Amino acid sequence: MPARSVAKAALSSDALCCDPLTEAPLSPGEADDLAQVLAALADPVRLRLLSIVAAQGEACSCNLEVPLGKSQPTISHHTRVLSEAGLIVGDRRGKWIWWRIVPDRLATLRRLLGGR
Amino acid sequence: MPARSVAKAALSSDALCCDPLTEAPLSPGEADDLAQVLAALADPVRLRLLSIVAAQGEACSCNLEVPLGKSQPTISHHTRVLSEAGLIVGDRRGKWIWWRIVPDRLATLRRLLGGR
DNA sequence: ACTATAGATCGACGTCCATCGATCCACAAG
DNA sequence: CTTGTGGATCGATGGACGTCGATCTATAGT
Repeated sequence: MPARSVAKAALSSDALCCDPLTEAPLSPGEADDLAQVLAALADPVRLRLLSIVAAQGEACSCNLEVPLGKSQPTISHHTRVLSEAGLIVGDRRGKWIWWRIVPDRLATLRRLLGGR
Repeated sequence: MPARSVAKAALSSDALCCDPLTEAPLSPGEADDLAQVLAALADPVRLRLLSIVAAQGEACSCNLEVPLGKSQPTISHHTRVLSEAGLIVGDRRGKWIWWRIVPDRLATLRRLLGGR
């Protein structure tokens, strides 16, 4: 089985390339892009989802309902938001979709938050 | 003039002390605290406000209305959200309030976003 | 083909939030 | 004390979002 990816990219791939926000004023467009990714992170359920996936390296949607205490449509909604923000990617293997985090995305975020 | 601070702390001062979300699953409480700070950042106007303050080192509320294109009550609302999240602090000097960023807060945020 | 299960989509509901006009409070200069 | 200005608060409004039941699609096994 070829393990097809189900990742979706809603944000233009070349977004989030600007300087850290502590370096120079953000343009409205840059601020919109960054706010969209931060909004994907700014939810307790999605943060816990992300931390579970990261801690396990990989997690299946069906294994997230119980620890997060949310219904299946809600889990599907949150994985969708996170994947559209580029923070996680999913591989369908058989009936299951296995999610893992995108380290580069978090690194980009950390850079934009002003380090260095 | 003694330059009194107008900073407000809405989040308990010892919050955001947990491990990076890539290290271990977040507890619901930790996720709530982190989500609150991220929500403060997840707005285009507040991101631009923050970047302007950071770029200038210090900025007065009255100098933010024009570049941000928002009304005075809206600017006041956004500075309130950011200061309650601990991301900026304000000093009242005379009639004006001068805002500056809190580098430690951004550093904490970067740490929680998984980097080392 | 039939059945069972994982996940996505739809529709609705309730809540939260960004925004702004109007108003009130704080401070400083006459 | 009065006036003018910077900022905070209030109330209303419109839109965005989290949540879930119901339903639809996709895949696997029999």
